Amino acid sequence: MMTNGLQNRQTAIPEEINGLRMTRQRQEVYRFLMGERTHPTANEVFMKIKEALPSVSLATVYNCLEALVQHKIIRQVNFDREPSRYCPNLDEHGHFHDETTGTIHDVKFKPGINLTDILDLPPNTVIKDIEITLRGQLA
Amino acid sequence: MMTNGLQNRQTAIPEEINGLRMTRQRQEVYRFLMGERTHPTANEVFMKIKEALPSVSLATVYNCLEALVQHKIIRQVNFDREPSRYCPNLDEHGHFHDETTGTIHDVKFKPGINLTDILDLPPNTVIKDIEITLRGQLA
DNA sequence: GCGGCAAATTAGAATCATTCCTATTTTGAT
DNA sequence: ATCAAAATAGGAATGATTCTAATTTGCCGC
Ligand SMILES: [Mn+2]
Ligand SMILES: [Mn+2]
Ligand SMILES: [Zn+2]
Ligand SMILES: [Zn+2]
Repeated sequence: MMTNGLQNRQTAIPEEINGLRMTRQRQEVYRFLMGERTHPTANEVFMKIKEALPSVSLATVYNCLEALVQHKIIRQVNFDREPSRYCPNLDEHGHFHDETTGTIHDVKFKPGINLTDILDLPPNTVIKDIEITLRGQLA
Repeated sequence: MMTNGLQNRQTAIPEEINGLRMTRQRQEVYRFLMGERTHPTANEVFMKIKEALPSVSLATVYNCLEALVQHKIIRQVNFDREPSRYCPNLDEHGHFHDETTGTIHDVKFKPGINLTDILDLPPNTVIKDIEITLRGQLA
C-alpha cells in the first residue's frame, strides 16, 4: 500500500537533490529540463512551467536555475552573448551550435580521451571546469 | 629615401588588413590589442586609446572591434556572461580563466592534436569554429 | 495546532554591456 | 571642387539578468 500520501502522477522527484530542497517551483523547472534536449533559455522554461504553475515569476525561474546549477543538478551553457541555456546532461560533453537551424546538440568525447591531455597547460594548474563549444552546419 | 610622407613614430600599421581599411581609430584599437596579453574588454580598450585619441567614442570602439573580428584580425572571447574580451592571437588556442587572480591565459594545444578527432561528431558536420574555455586556479 | 524564523517566492525596479539611431564628419573617387 | 559612401560620435534604446522589498511558505519546538 502507498505510505506516500501523494498520487504518483509522473515520475516522482525527491524532496531533496544534492542537498537542495526541491520546492514546487524547482521541481517544475527540473522536470521540464529533464525532458528536454533543446537546451532552453530561462524565458523558455518560464513560459513552459507557467502552464502548470501560473503564478510563477521569471525571477523565480532564474533563482531556481541558479540553485540547480550551483548544486550541480543541471548545467548552464553560454553561446557568445546569447541568452544562457540550460542542460540536464551531467556527463562531460560539448555543445555544437548548428547555424542553419539554430539548434544545439550535445557532443560526446571519444572514449578514453582526457581533455587535459591534449592541452599544453602550465604545471600546477587545477582545472575546475572545461567548456567546449562548436559552431557550424550539419551539411 | 622615405616616399612615405608620414613619420614612423611606431611600428607601421598597413592601410588595410584583410580587406579592412585601417582608419585611425581602428589602428589605435588594433595597436593596443597587439601589445596586450590580457584580453581586454571593449571598455578597457576605450579607456586606453582615449589617451591617444581623446575624441574617440565607446560606440566607435565597439564598431572597430566588430570590424576587426569580422575580418578575422582579432578574436572575441566570452566567459559565461561577463563582458566580451578581445584577443590578438589568431593561432588555434583555448582560454584558461584563473579564478584566483581573474586573469586569462592562452592555452595551446599539444602538437599534432586535431580537435575534431577527439569529438564524437555526427557525419557531414562542417565545423566553422571551436572554442575551448577552462576555469580553475594556478596552485 | 500555534508562534517564530529562515528560506523561498513574487513583482517590479535597476543594472549595464551592447546595440541602435541619426546627425555630422571624413574619406576616396570622379 | 563635387559627390556618394563609409566611418564616427553621442546619446537613446534594448534586453538578459540581478536586485530590492514585501509576501508567503515550510519547518521547528512548544
Ligand atoms: Mn565565444
Ligand atoms: Mn559557460
Ligand atoms: Zn548539453
Ligand atoms: Zn587568446
